[in-house]
Amino acid sequence: MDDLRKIKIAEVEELRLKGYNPYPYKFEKTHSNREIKEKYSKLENGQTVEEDNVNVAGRVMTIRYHGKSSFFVLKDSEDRLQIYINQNAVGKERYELFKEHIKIGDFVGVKGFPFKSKTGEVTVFTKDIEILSKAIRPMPEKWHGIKDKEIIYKQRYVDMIANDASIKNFKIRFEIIKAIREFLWQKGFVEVETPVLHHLTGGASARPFVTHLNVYDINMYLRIALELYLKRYIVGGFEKIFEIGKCFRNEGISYKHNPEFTMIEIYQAYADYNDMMDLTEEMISYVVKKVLNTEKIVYQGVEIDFSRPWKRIKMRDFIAEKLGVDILEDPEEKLIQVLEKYDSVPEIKDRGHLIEKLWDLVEDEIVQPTFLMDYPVEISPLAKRHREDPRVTERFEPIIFGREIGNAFSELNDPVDQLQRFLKQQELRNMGDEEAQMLDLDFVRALEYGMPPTGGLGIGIDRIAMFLTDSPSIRDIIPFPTTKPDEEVAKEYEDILNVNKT
RNA sequence: GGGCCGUUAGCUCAAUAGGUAGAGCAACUGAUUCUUAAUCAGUAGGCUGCAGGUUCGAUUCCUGCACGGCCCA
Repeated sequence: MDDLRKIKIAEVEELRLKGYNPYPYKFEKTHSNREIKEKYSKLENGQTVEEDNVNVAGRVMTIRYHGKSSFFVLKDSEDRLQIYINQNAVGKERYELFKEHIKIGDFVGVKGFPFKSKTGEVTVFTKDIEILSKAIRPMPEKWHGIKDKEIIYKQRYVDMIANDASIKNFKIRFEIIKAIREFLWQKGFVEVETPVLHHLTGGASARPFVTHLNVYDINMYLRIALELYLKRYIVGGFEKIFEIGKCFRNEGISYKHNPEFTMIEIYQAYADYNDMMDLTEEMISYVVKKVLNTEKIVYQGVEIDFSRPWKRIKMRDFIAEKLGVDILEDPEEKLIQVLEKYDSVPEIKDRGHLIEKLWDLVEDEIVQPTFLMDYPVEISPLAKRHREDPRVTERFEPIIFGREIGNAFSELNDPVDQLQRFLKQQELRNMGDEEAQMLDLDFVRALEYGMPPTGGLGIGIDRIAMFLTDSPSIRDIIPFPTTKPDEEVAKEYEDILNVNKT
């Protein structure tokens, strides 16, 4: 155990002996820091409002001592507020308490009245002060904050204490989710829930996490997508539904990928993928405007304009334009030739995988919000065949800054075709493609009871949050990203753990 | 999985053609009743990520490992 902690723990005991509770139960907070700042912003410099009693509370961030008077700064969930305290006003006993035992990092409650300092800062004049919680760890550096990524990700609470920008990013994230809910509720969608534990995974191409259900002694998977259960709702009679929830993919971690991430999926009966394109651009531009009060953002130095309408282009046309190859008509040998030039021939060389690789070569060239339409049937096992060309499906992905932010189709509701598609996926699995989808016979059976024509849409919430916060890494907008376990923390408590053993 | 970079005080960072580690903030002791990165004087704080190697001597050079970051698959 480290010395500073020992001293602080001793101080906590000392406070108790002196009759103060270092961890009291409650404080009657009447105003947030922001409310104080807004309400009293128009005071003249030096003007006081002694008749207004305000109770504020928060964490002490800095203290500026001046002998028998001091200024300090309280941080609450919204803002920072300056507090003034002097011995004449609070009495010697309270001022001694402040000077000796209220330190940076502690939570305090202040009762007083507002005034504006000579230099023009809205400040609360302390009439009474109490400790609300003693911190026994040193706070990070007050000016530079925390820069060590390991601390930032593994001890996010420290990052949030020190770096106001992190809190701001998380607030934007949660406002995005709130705006999506608002939008969909206004449109008459019902928010539903589906299981996280699945007997089979489906709805996406990804490796799942495996877990064990003791009571049935069976392995189960954490969901990789919401899709197949949401469609069961549509079979059952729901017409407009959505779910926002965590999905889990047991794959690499990168600036774009976290093993658990947040998806929204939306299903609308009697709609097709054209309707879903309209819904997507309407919803996303609504959210961007609601959260940032503009439709144009700058992401990593590039301006992105979310205003409607978004561009709509066919995958076949786009790849033909960029690579001079027709993904539907040209023989597979020609596709391979092109891929060889870029040294990215896939292991499994069927047309679907070849096309996917070709697309990977050019996706960076789409920057502004664009719907890339009509994916080949081989790589779209849950999408309905195109009404004009059965080699492709009525599927699109919204692309922004070269990244897929979602996936949508006219949902496949022909149970016989669906079973065939699943069997194709089985073949791929047998060929070693661990990401191919599992055969979900109960889902086929559900479709056999009849699912109305349906448009479906999934969007990665994390990716949207990255754009709206200008974050280069997904870890910057996931409050507690997946990390390796923190071995250091056990070392910090080694003494105590060893003492308890003996 | 491969390549490159990093790891020094609680935090943010210095340093050395190999010669026993410094600053600011935080902490501690004083001074200071309108400051705001307050100021001034002083004190304390380090197995330089871990384990080996080379050397009279390693924080510095070499190897391996751990953790992190960036790029690639």
